[in-house]
Amino acid sequence: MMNPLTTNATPDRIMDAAGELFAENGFRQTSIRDICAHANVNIAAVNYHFRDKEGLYEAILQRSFDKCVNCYPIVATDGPPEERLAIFVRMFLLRILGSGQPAWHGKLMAAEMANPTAAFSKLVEQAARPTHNVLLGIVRDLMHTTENTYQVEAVALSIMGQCLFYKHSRPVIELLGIPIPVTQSEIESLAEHITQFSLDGISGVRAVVAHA
Amino acid sequence: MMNPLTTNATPDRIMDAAGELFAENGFRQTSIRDICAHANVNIAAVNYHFRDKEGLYEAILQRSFDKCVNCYPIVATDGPPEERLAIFVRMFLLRILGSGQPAWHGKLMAAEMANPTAAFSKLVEQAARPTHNVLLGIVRDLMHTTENTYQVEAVALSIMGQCLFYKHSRPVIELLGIPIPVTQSEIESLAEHITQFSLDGISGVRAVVAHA
Amino acid sequence: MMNPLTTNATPDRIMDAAGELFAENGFRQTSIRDICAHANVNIAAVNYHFRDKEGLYEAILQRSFDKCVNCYPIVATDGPPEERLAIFVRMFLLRILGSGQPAWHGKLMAAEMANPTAAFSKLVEQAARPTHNVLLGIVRDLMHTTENTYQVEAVALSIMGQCLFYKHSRPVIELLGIPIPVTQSEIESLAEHITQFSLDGISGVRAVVAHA
Amino acid sequence: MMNPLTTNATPDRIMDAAGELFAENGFRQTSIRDICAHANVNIAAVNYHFRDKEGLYEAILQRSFDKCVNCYPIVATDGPPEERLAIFVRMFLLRILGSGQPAWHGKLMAAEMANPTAAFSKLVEQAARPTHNVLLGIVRDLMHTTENTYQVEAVALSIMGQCLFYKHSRPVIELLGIPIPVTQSEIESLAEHITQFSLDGISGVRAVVAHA
DNA sequence: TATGAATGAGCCTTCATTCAT
DNA sequence: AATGAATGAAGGCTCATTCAT
Repeated sequence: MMNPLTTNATPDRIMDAAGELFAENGFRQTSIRDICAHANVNIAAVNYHFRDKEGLYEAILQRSFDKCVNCYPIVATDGPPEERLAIFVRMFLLRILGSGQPAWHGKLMAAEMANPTAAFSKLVEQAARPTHNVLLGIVRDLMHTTENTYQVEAVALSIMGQCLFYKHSRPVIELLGIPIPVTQSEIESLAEHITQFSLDGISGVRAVVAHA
Repeated sequence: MMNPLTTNATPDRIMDAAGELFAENGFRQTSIRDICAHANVNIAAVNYHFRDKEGLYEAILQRSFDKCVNCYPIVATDGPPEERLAIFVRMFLLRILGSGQPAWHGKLMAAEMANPTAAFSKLVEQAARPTHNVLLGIVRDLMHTTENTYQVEAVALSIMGQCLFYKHSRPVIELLGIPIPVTQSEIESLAEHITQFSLDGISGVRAVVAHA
Repeated sequence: MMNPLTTNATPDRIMDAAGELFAENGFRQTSIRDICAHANVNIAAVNYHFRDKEGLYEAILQRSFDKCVNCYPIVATDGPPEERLAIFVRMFLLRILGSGQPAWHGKLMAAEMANPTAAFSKLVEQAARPTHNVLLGIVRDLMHTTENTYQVEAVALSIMGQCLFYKHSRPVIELLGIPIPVTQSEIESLAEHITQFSLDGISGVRAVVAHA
Repeated sequence: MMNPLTTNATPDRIMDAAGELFAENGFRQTSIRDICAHANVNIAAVNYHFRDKEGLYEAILQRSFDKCVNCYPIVATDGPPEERLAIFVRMFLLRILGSGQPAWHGKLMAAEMANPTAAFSKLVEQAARPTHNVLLGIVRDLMHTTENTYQVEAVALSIMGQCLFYKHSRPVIELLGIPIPVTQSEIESLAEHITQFSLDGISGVRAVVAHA
């Protein structure tokens, strides 16, 4: 668990241990004592390096976000919107389901989405809004409009919902006996499904709009 | 001190107060003292009536589920699958977004989905699986198949994902400035969108399947 | 130390133990653990009965004051001012040096006078100001004036200073090898000295004032 | 980082900051972290330069005493005792109320007098006893005796009490709305009052003694 | 000489829970 | 059936101090 080549500085060891425990048991359930025991550091180290239990949480959240944003950038690109949607969905799924980040990241995010802390609101602005805006641009192009109409937003949420469902409701999905995609190819299969499903869904909505 | 004619019995008062507080602050964050203070009962009442803080939680979860299941029943029906899907989506959205249940139910469920307790697993079997099976049946009919293929399940999850997104990610959606449907008509508008989007999505997927 | 006839309720046992420890070691130096160990009660009892460590402190201060005020009332009386001063000094010394209250009361008050807490300010209004006003009245009569002139106030403080010195500077006085009055008769001897010294001091000041 | 020409050396900066904080918040209340932050030095500097938090406290106490003793020397002098008393009172008040030393010195001393530390006992021998002996000599001469009788000691304490009251009970005096002398002339006015009051007080006591 | 990361003891407080009434 | 005083474990946090650098 610890890379023998690099000494893994104390703050990093704390963040690694804490992230896992926070995700497993929740913020309150997890005690600083536990974290320090797992990280093999003194109990005062958290307060020294992060000032607070909450400070530690914020640091973990931020680092987690930074990693995933850097790893799977989602930016506005050129090209036909159908292709851009495919890329978007693929990147987004890799970002939230891929192995590029610790396994506990998902649970942490799901918990935050359901019950966001102050620390999270900042991250929404940093990451969620830009991502959402990129998606809105793609959907607008697909629907041949330049405005964020109710339809555009509803479609964007439909797409996001399909993706995030696997992350937020993972425990329930597993309880229902459905396997969660984890490997690169499984995730890409899912991306293809959601892309296709959504492109067709949009074509129907567009038709309705055209009628109206 | 307690008027037996007009006020709820002690256990009900406790459950009402606790449900709200659990949803607002989380299970751990909420103390028995707080609950009893809000319910205007003795501090020992929770342990007396529910054996445990956890026992109280289970009771609340169960009661909440019972209410919503009775209020918006989701059962297999006859008729063309397109129509059955429309009914399903409408009922499901009303169930999770409607005002028929305390406002805090959603947060509670979202938290449970992200991090299920033992109490929740039972409820999944009781409620989530039957609901999922009804949806699978509709999707199978829409896709002209009798088996729960990968496609069928993926489509079902795409539909569920669209619906539950509004519940699970409500705080983030609101942070993005998008209004959450709350009135009956708003919810029905959303149901129409999701139904239409999904029906068109399915038609595309079906076409692809037919090709393969 | 504990009256075997009365069971000494928990809060009283805590206050007795805490008063002693606070006076001995100071507020901060004294830990709730110590207090509870000495009082033979659970560590949570302080928070249960007094909400706070500070709440306990306030309660002790208040009770201590109440006791001494009731025991040695200082009120405006009739009679020749010389006699009234004698009574005042005697009562005041008995109040602060007498055995009517726990031995630690003095240290507590001395510490408060040098570094008053918020709780103390209230007590000053409750007890110190009335006492001071009674003394001012006596001094005014002795000096044949009806106003609180600078001289009147200076004389009043001279009298108070002589009395309180034995309380505030007790440790230093003892370090100098001078015995502190403790018995009733010792205290009354001191009261006679201070009364006589002050009456003569006043006569001189009055003479000066008359000249001016 | 540190200009050796204009700024105090590290130990001095620490003592200055610590003295103020100790007086303001008390010894325990003040943390080494706070002191070092105010003194702009490393957190380990206190332990490095003074071995201990307590070592720092002793150093501050000693330095403070040295300064005040050098500034307002109190030594046995020649001349009529009435005049010597006037000088004594004036010097003593300037010593404890004057601006020749940091404002926090008074609080520190008052706290020590109420609850002396080991460090303080030494200072009593160094400073308090000589001062007291000088005063005893003056009072003996005023009372025409060569022995430290009970009366002599009582009178000496009466004089000291009047002076120290302004220092020890300063917060209470201020709470009562009475201004504390601070300027040179205010202090000298007070000195005149105490001197006059005490001289007249002594004359009465002497008369009583002569009678007995 | 001086630093600052790291330590571990101890602080006050809150918690769910129990038990005599 | 219901109370509330009392319990003891555990919580987050701050502290003075040390030690490798």
